[in-house]
Amino acid sequence: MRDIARHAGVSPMTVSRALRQPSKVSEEMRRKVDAAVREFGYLPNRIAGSLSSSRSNVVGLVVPSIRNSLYASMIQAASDVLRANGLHLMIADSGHRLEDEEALVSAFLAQRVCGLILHNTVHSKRVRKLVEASGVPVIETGNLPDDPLDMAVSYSNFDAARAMTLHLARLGYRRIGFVTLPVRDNDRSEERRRGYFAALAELGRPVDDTLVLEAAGGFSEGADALVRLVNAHPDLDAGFFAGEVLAVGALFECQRRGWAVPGRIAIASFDDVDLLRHAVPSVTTLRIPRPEIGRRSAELLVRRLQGAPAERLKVDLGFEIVQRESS
Amino acid sequence: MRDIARHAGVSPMTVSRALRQPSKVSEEMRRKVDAAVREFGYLPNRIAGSLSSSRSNVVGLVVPSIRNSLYASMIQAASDVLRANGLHLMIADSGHRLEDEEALVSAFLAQRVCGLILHNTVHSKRVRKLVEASGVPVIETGNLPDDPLDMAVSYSNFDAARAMTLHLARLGYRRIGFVTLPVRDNDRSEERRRGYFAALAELGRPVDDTLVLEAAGGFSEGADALVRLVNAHPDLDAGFFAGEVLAVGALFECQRRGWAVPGRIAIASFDDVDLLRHAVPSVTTLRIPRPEIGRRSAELLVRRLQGAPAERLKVDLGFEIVQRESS
DNA sequence: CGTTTTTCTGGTATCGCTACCAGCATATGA
DNA sequence: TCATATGCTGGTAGCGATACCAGAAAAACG
Repeated sequence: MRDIARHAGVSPMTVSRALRQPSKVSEEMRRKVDAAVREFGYLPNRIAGSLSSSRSNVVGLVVPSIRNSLYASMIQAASDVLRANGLHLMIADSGHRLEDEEALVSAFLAQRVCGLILHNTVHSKRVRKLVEASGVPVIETGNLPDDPLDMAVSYSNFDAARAMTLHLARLGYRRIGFVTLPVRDNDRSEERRRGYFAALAELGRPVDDTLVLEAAGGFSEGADALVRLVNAHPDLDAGFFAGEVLAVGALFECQRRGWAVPGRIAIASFDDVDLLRHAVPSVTTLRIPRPEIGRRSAELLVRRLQGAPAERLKVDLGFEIVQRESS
Repeated sequence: MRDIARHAGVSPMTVSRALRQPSKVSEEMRRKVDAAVREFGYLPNRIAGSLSSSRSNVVGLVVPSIRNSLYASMIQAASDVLRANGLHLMIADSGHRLEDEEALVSAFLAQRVCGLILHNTVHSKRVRKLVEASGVPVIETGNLPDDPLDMAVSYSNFDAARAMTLHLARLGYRRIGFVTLPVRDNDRSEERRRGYFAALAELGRPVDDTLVLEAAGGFSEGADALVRLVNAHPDLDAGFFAGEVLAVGALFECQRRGWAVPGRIAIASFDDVDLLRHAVPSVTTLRIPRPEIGRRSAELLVRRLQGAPAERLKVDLGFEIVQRESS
């Protein structure tokens, strides 16, 4: 920058201003600076800028798994909004492990991110302390926490699972099995299971633990779970899966076995991915507004960075039942 | 850090050393520093550290689309390796636009990343200049460029598409259609198409442009393309799709229309995602070593950052044909 | 035992930028 | 007309760490 200033015949301060707040600088200076910048291909050092102004333009994001396409659509939307506001995204995955989340949060804070998005609402004590001490705005997402760290943008896993179960009952299904994703350290899975049970209770149906199976997320796990459920309960007429991969795995298994869907058994899923819409038969599911969650999260962060007052808030973006051929 | 030093009764320098190279500091000092650090919950400011040492621990990654799960498995693998080496990942997507890539690369360089991974091998002139001027190690991936910027880790799209086409021919298919992804500004798609044509030429078959359709990546685009190909060529007995979503979309369309796969028409795809393995019928495809690409890219970067000499290199990680039920 | 080497610690000077204040010109008001 | 406001520009002093060098203390050596 020193060089640019010398070659433009102005002071370094003027260069800095010309680049960041062109309006504060006269037309002539701006021209001279721009010319010098172009001539030397100067790239301002944002590290120095951040240090000096103690303001960074990087947002940290922790998701349970980068591989999962559900997070991808949220990440994409958040990324777009942030980029439009001159911010960048640092992404890491916790592998669903609380201790990894802790390490990542502290690394991000050491990196002096200007905001955090955590796709998780259950945190270790140290995470809560670190975040609080840092004063950095934080978004939690993926579930609606009772006691948010700062801001939360999500939908209710409980409500969604409950609504789908009631929906299946309303369609006339009498024996509905539920396949959950692993619930350890995962309040989202736990809430979904609770929602399912709550619906059964409301319907006055017996709560039968053997109607629920836990499965890791994978096509064969879904297939396997369905088969086990049907074997245990020959009268099972609907399967509700907590993840779209499980559901499609089950659907494929039905095709292999020649079980009519929904004639022999109905299938319902969580999350509205393209695959479910195009599968044969198309699959009934819950539309979770992933992109909106990403967008809204980013917007709230941006607003806060622009000086909006810090206030704890929970934004519930809801969900929608998408009734399709499979039920 | 000043505070920590005061409270530990040592100089700031000693604190810095105790944290970064504990071996260079006496047992006693280390204990005092650690105690103070824990007491105050001190997090070193990496921004300041980076500025001072002109060394950062952030790697920039540009993919065409964050949403695409293919990139996700590569990102995950890269992220794991980098994290194990104390590096972080800053991710952005170019939306397949060269001008966006340019903006991102310059933003990353301004951020003083210590390395770059670009999932793309066609760059604007300014990108080449910026990267060269910065001296930052770069990995290009997604294709094997003729003239790599620095290091390239990939497979050959040309070879892969050619091999699959030959494979289908060897299985006895006489009229093989090809559905390509958009080729504009995308050398990967272009290479795949070239590979398909090269195979046909080798087989002594007429090169018929009407056997090739371009489709945006989506289930319905795949379905639509297949139908159009079959309508134009009633004798079409195999469809080779440049993307797994296209292939599955086509497969679903066959199910809807009652076309036996592979009896009426065979289907082959690019990339070995779980979906293709579990679909009914399972889909013949090309296994591209995405995780290996991510891992290897990260390893090369790390090695370079540890002082390995800069040398241009191209690593071809190959591919594999996975023959399944659909062909 | 003196001297050289090794190990450890602390001071000082940046790293490249921005905040903040001071100064000068020009515009605005009475 | 002078006084006050306004707009631009430049100087100085950090931001919070590390690099580098210089001592002091301890260890190793002949």
